[in-house]
Amino acid sequence: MSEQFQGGLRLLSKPTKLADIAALAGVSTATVSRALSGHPSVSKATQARIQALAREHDVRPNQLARNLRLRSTGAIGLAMPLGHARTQHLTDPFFLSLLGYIADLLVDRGYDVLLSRVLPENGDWLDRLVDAGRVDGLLLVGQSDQYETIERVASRYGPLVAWGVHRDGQRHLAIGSDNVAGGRLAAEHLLERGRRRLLFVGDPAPPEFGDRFAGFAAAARAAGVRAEVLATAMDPDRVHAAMRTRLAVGTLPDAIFAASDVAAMSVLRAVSEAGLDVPREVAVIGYDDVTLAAHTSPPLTTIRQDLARGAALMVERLLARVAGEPAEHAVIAPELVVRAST
Amino acid sequence: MSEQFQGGLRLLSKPTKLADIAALAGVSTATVSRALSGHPSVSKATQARIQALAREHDVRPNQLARNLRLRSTGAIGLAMPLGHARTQHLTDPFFLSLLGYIADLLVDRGYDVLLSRVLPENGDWLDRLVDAGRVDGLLLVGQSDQYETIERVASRYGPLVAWGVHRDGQRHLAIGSDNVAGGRLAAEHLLERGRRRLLFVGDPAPPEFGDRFAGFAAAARAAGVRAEVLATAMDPDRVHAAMRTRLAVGTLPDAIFAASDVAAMSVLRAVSEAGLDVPREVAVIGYDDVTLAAHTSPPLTTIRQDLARGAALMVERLLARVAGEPAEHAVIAPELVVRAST
DNA sequence: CACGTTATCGCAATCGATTGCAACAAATTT
DNA sequence: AAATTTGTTGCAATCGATTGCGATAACGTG
Repeated sequence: MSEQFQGGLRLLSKPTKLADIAALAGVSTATVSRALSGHPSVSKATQARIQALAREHDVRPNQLARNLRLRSTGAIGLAMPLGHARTQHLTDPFFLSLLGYIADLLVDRGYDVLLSRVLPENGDWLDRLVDAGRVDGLLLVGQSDQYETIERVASRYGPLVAWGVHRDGQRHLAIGSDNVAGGRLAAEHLLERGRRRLLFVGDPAPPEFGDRFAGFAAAARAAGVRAEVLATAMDPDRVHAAMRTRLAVGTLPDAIFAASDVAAMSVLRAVSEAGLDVPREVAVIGYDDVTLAAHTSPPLTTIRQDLARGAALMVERLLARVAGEPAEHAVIAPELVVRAST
Repeated sequence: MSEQFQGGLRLLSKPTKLADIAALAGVSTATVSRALSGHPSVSKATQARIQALAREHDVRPNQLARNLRLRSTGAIGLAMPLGHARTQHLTDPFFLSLLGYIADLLVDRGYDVLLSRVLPENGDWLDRLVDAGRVDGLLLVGQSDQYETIERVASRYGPLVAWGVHRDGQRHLAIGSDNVAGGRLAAEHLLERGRRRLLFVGDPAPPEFGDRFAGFAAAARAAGVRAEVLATAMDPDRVHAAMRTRLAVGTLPDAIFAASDVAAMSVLRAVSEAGLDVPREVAVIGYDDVTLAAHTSPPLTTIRQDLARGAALMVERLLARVAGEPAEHAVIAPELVVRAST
């Protein structure tokens, strides 16, 4: 480490810490610290000398010690509760993109990002994350089925922001899109195209998807048509299987609203395997507007959630909370993106 | 924080650290530390009492202080150098899946994951990551165009593992798949299907893609046919545009090998837009076998890279290096997955 | 020449947890 | 009853960087 020759300057091993540089330069650790941070009270000459030494030996202040002293970690936790998808890995491009945007923004602002993919096995997971003291704040990418846990922890821990829905009386700060409005957009677009036999495909249990269906069904009802629902788990294989079964029996829908773009891809496949033409015989619309949506065949009409904006809002409000300022929830408006599948 | 009433036990504010619990329990901090870690030298009675107190007040040892004292961080850095894709966000499902697998494995082993998406603006980025002392080891998801930098840093820093190619004489430890073999598999499969007008689509500059094309071309040559190359940047729009242009002129290929599955999706779209049937008129094969590959229409034949295994190898070898043990590079064999697009 | 300024720099406390060693009490042995 | 062992606990140093305050030297001024 940094044992040095009895009073001499010859280090027995590589210098790694500020004290080593201090010994080399013949000054105190305090001076080295100040020199590296550009403190004005250390002379230009020593400042340059010390910085050169530090650079030469690849010595940088240890962040752990620094953060301990400064009582701040410089890191934000980014967690992804996977409650209703225990067996599934994080593969949904929507969440991954959101995660990427968030990571970008945080890094830009000088924060480190501590990633924890969480399988909530007991109600303890969030407390552990919060109390470990490794992060200045916590971002939750999705609420999953952990609404209660999040509510409980949020009541005692401020710097916590989740992506997801906001209900009346909710204590935790959530940023999300208006899924009811999104579902309505989808229905209105299909109705405008003259479609009348509407089918919703997806899992209506999670609140986001439930809202999408609610908006969809409400708009349909307003137009005097009924929206059928094909309930299925959201992983591609299950969606595909459910869709194939559905297409084999009963009257064919002439428009399908998939709860997510990934689900829509499975729908597209099942539909084309059934020999049906998209969009002539069946229109398909997705949700999210992930990057790949523009590159399916045919390109997918979808309801866009502005992830860049969502991520920016999450980061902005979280950092406000970290700084002790108040911050409220926000809703971003969904937007219809028309492509060739409708 | 933890100021307490002059000699009394009434805390003025919430207890947050072990010393606070110590004051509450009327013991020393040392005893609290030992009690929480289940050290045998503290009596069962006090141990239970202290644990109850800590649980009741949501107090857990501060990880920063703990790690500083223990000279280990309990965290692994996970960085994604984006050299030849400066403007692009991390959206490639291949890298994201790899990232997900790695994060899972590390969390399972009790490590935290410190995520840094890096835009290498100067040769300094990797040194900073290494010398900040926040992580016990570093995982690089992709080498991008930073081969030289990685080589340099690896020569002085052991616990560093990258996903990517291994060249003779390479100093840094890399795990990757045999891209030459993968390219060969693709060509052989297409030739077996009777295809003769082979086209490679993608950017042959990055070493992985270059190898894929090399294997592809070699196998074609061995069969007496020539493999054409359509060089293009890898983002979906550029691939789509390049493909559309290519299909408009010259002789049509009867088989297309895309450098990645994501690129293959754009190829599929361009081909179907040109009114060509897949696979009757044009066969399409991708590379990676990302989750979505099974759900394109038609489902994509592809060369599978076993990411779960790749991630496991990366983590295993990194942790060996962290523990000071030697570890060598590894190559995983690609595998042909036949679906409906060929 | 005495005294006040100013520019540099070091001392030592601090952040919070861990742990070797010593201190002490209780229990056991002689 | 004295000596020894066993079982618990506290003291204090340590990890490495930061920073308020005081010390020192160099400088200028009357």
